[in-house]
Amino acid sequence: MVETGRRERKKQRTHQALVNAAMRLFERKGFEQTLVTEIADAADVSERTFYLHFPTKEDVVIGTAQARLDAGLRAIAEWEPGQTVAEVLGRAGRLIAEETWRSDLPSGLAELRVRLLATTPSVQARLVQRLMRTQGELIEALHRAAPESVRRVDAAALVGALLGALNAAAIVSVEQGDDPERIRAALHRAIDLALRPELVAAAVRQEEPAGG
Amino acid sequence: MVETGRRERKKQRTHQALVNAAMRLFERKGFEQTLVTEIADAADVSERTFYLHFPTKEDVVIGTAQARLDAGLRAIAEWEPGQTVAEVLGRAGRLIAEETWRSDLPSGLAELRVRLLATTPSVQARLVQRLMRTQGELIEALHRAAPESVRRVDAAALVGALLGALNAAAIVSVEQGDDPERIRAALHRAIDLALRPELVAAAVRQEEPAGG
DNA sequence: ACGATTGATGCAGTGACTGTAGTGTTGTGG
DNA sequence: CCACAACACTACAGTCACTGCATCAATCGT
Repeated sequence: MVETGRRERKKQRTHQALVNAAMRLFERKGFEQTLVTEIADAADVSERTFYLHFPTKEDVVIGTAQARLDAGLRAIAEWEPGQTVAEVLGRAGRLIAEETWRSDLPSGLAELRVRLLATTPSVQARLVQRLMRTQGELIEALHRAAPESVRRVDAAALVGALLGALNAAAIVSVEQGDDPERIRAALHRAIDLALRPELVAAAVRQEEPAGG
Repeated sequence: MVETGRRERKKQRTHQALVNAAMRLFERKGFEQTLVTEIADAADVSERTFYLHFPTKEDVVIGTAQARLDAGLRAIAEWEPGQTVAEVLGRAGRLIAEETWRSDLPSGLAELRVRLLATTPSVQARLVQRLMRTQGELIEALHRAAPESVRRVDAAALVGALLGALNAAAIVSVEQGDDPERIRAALHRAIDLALRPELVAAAVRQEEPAGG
């Protein structure tokens, strides 16, 4: 798994050069205004080479976000007897949130990356497109873990709710300009609300108009 | 709003011709294999005219799906004092589900349309991209209706959970080949699970291994 | 040393989508 | 009834993301 040859190192360097060049350009000119040709030029490789490293322009921004979700898969695969669905999904959600935390926020590119993710429609669309595959796997895993008590559509609703809540909360939190710690809190809060909305749902009512 | 002139009628006819031509081609050759030029040719208009009626090829499939979600907006705007968040969101969700039911399923194109929506990645991505806008509006509406008790990130988590659950359940149900009545049931079930997951979460555990 | 991989390249496409200038039909005010 | 404005539609040239293919050259296994 750890390729140590010179060939591999060169490849990694090219990859990193493309990421760096792309992000700098995205920051300076915006995502849509940046042409793939310009990214390749700035990284001093051919445009064709760009597509050896990334299937689409959007994937440069998405980066390793996909990998995080695979962590969630493992959580469900390790469902231990006696745990409720909420417990298992909660664990999966927290793994995803923490992994996002660890890999995205500390690095220098994190802020720009998250901002682009939250604000560029085509990047969002691409991320969701990839998310769909993982979501499907999560649903299957949950359903397979307890085929009799959790029907497939139920699994879909639960997993969809969890990921939908995480996604929406992350976007809103980022758009508000929250600092990393608040984003993290928002993600965990979203998990709680998605899996135990009675926390709010039962308690909160709209205030009676206070006459004025 | 009801334009009755001859000009307007011609326009509608062109629009319908494009939809019909497109759907027939999508069915015969598949979405990706169908060129916009072919759609335009089949409808006997120029390719440029196609883009006067649809911003993207994907939007032909999406059709009026967007309009349904606006019904949900109204439900939240009409939040009456004393109702819980769950009640309001539940009403919104049921409106969306019923509207989907009414506008999509009875028509002849419905089945193909839903199948394309559930199975074509680029169409999915485009739908979600549009959904994001409506989701943002729903979040704002919910937050504005009770700014003190429902913070923006909470509203995001709740709305995200609801739409995520509806989306995932719809896809899985369609992929299973469910008939319309089952899809409808899946949507309502998804609403219940998204807003009151304790229905399942508290009760369902993975069965203790039955000694094998 | 030598042949097999394989990362990078050049080039010629394809296909979705846009800008622009123009044409003909339809609605409208005098 | 006749300008005149509005607008659906058209023709055409262009942009840009992305792909297929043949080729080169550096690296790797033997």
